[in-house]
Amino acid sequence: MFTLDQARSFIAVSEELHFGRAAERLNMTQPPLSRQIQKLERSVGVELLERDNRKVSLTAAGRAFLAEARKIVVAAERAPKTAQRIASGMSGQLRVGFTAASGFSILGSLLSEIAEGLPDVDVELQELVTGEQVAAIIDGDLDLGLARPAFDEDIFQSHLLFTEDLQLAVPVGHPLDRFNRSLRVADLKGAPLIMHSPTKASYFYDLVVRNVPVEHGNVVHTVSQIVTMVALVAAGRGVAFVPESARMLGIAGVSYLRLADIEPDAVELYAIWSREIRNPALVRLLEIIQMKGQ
Amino acid sequence: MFTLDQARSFIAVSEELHFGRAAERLNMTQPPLSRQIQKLERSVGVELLERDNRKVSLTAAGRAFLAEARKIVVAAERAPKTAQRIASGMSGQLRVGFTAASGFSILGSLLSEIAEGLPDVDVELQELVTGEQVAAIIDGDLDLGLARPAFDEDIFQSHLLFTEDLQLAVPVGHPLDRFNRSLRVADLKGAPLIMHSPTKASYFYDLVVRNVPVEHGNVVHTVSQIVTMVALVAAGRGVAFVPESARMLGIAGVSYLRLADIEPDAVELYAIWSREIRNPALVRLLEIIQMKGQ
DNA sequence: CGTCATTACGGAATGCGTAATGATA
DNA sequence: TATCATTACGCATTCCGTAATGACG
Repeated sequence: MFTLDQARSFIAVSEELHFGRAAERLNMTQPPLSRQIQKLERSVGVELLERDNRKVSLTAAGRAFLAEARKIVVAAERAPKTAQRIASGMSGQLRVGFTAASGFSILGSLLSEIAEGLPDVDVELQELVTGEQVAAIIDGDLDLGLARPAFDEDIFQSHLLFTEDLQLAVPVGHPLDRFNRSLRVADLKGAPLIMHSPTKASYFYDLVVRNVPVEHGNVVHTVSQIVTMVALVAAGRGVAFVPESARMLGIAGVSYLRLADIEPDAVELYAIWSREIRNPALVRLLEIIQMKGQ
Repeated sequence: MFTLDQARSFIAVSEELHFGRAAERLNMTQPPLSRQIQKLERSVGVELLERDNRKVSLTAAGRAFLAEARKIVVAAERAPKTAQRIASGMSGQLRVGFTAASGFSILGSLLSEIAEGLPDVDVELQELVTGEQVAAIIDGDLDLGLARPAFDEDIFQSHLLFTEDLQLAVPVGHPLDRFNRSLRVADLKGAPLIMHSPTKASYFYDLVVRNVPVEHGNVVHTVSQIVTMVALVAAGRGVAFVPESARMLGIAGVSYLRLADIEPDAVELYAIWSREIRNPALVRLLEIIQMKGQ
């Protein structure tokens, strides 16, 4: 098999059609160049150049080989550059997981920041619940997650991206929607409640239970997705605790009410990633949005 | 710059994810393989493999470089093969010139023979008069010509491909078309004649003059292309001497008449090519249609 | 005889294989 | 301690540059 140096030598000779000038261009003397071309021809098994002892010309096979050799050399010169770009995080791929709810709040601006700061990085998005994101990051199938706490500090690094109020979603015109004073938890007494799944949506479940004295007899549905919840509220099945950004779902017939005695900014969204960062593009992203080391 | 051997080594290690097995596959021992990978990484300027001292894995940059390396190695393996195919004449390009008239006789079957015998050879066709073909072959712009004699024997080799009668084209219903006995040259006396250009169509001009006592006073047009000639005959402008294959032009309103005292097979078409053959595909073609050495 | 490409030859560099070392579970 | 990858070292090969040769106008 021939070498890349031989290919480069052949390209030079083919372009100069003169061993002396080609050698000069390659910063070498004629004899080794001549030998390299001979070796190349021997390894290809074909005469590529016609030496007239006065002038050099390409054979038909030589012309075809020249075109191939150019492609190979160009590819060989490009390969390290793309590797460097990826190693530096300037280009590459970033696999980002997000929960359905976060898709309506922070995801858009995060993608904008990536597009602006890392224009050559491709973002692959996957909608996953927090548990799936955690598993995917551990398996190396995901670089960054937008998820709800809490996370194993030994495995993950995280950064609080966004907080928002936990509000009460009620059907428009519901008695609670017409209160003339600010609403309190106690006012919900007896209202049919659409509740979060304690297993699949444990974060919201725990959050609600911590803030509200839930009467389990009032729970009419158990749901894992915020979107489903709001749809059920719109259908008049009951009321539900959802993050304020659920407004952005744009589902009609639902009012979002603040409760005075629920701690504000109770709903947290974190960016999480593995402590063992393998993707340089992620390093760059963390630098850009200054999440590093937090 | 890295070498193709390093690229191959890297591919093997990337696929095996184990230096020992990769070395075995490459028919070498681990240490030199390890060194080659190190050199590769140094020349690329990036860590391509992550050595865990227990297992080997690819970095993001390594994955990208692997894809590039595969392309390069595949191209490097293919390049000699294509060069060999072209050198052997099995593939490549054949530039064939033909006169307008020959396009209606032998060209089709010649192209069929090329397509059958040399399926990977591309044929580039150019319609050129004999003189242009001769010049193009000398300049190296044409490999084979289908032309009229005579040719410089020092420069060209030639092979008689096809002969046909020189016939008289007359408008349908013309008095000569209604002769009840076989036509002779003398019967043309006084008929308006469409004649070949003595410069641009000297072969036909000389052929006609040699066979027919042309009365120059009867020449109503001087034309260089057979097609033009037949069109003028169809338009009733006169009669003309054309090769029999002009029938294949399919121009309506023209009869083609044999003249008893014109030598049969007077019109010759030759394949011509340079004595200095540079295109291996031409050698193959000459072998196939057994024109070589004639 | 001048121009180029090719062979001849000596020294430097590169690369392999065996052996030794290091690092990790 | 077993498993891999890496460094150490000696030997063979490769490759460059200078010098000599050859071919052709």
